[in-house]
Amino acid sequence: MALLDQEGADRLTMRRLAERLGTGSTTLYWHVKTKDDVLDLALDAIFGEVEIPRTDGGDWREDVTALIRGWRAALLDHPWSASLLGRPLMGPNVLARSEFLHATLVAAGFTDPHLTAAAYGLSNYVIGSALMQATWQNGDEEQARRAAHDHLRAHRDRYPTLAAHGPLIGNDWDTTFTLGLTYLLDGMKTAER
Amino acid sequence: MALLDQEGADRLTMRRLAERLGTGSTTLYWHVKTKDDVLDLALDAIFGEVEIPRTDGGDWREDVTALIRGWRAALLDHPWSASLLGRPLMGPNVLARSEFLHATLVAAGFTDPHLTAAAYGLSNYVIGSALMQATWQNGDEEQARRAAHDHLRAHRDRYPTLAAHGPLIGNDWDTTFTLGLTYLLDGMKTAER
DNA sequence: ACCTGAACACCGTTCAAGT
DNA sequence: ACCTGAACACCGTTCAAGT
Repeated sequence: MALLDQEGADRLTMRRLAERLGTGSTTLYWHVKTKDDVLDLALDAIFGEVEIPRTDGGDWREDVTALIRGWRAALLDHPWSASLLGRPLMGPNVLARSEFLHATLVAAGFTDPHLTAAAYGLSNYVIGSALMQATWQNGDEEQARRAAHDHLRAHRDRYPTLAAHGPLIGNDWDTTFTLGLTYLLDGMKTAER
Repeated sequence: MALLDQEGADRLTMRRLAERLGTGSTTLYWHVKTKDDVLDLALDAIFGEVEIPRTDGGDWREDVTALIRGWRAALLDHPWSASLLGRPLMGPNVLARSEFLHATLVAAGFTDPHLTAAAYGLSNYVIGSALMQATWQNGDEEQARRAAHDHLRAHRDRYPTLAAHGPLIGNDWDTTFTLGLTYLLDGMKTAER
């Protein structure tokens, strides 16, 4: 995790990881099967940082919101996670939080197909959002953002709306995320039992 | 694209690509700056397959739905795209469709911050959904899905809700996606001018 | 039970040299 | 303007051998 946080996913190498641990790279293969296993472990560790709301049997919407916000915060705290989200999330930490999400929705009266749609909708939204923000917000991408900005302005004839109201320009990621989550939850209300 | 479609992102190599084109790998660097450029070009090409709705000035919701569905279909047609979505999408095809999305929302009366939130919300949702589905649905992941299924059943004490109603089990991806999109659009109605 | 070194089969990319 | 070959600095992973 330290290596990933400091240098990003590209620079995580079995050799570099081993060096940081004071061994040879081949030693790692006694403890781990492949590099993918290392990435799966690191990714699941992120979700361990997400606090599971202590539900007082109260508002399901409040509980779900807290979980999803924590989920997002954890992903953004470790931006390298964005490039790894395209793999099955099956670690104990992910599953525990996924269980909470499903249980909360069930308790709120959701039944299939709305149960599945709500759970997936929330997960997909938070993953997509974290992916998008991590892509554009992070350090080395500062220049990419500026270049994108300039590119839109330069071709404002082709992309008038994007150049004018376009994203990336004065985007407040937090309120954008919150509003989108509100839409989703408002829309789900209809499906609530 | 042919190479990616047939063998996936992992197996796209400058050497293998060159072989397919009947040249040496180093020749490619005359036409392209880095491998990342190749991936960016391939990814943008996907979006070129998405038809931009011919808006008759009618229902914005209908137009947006058509675009997002096309977006999703294109991504799922090329599942290797899932692992590449964590990079800036700035090709002409993406931008043209993004411009349409924003313009449609503006015409519908959306203003900031709702305009940005709606556009991002829709994009993030479709990207997250395609990522999730491609992760679980695809060929070689058949066994991963079965293993995940078995794992949940085996630990049904820890994950009772997931084991019972859990995803991956009898999930109809299309209706799950459609329902989630409905929630989002319903929720956005409030923000409409 | 755990660690090591040598080795294999690859990578992306550069660069001088060719036509 | 475009292509080639040799070369550099890496990769993930295996496996016999050590302690």
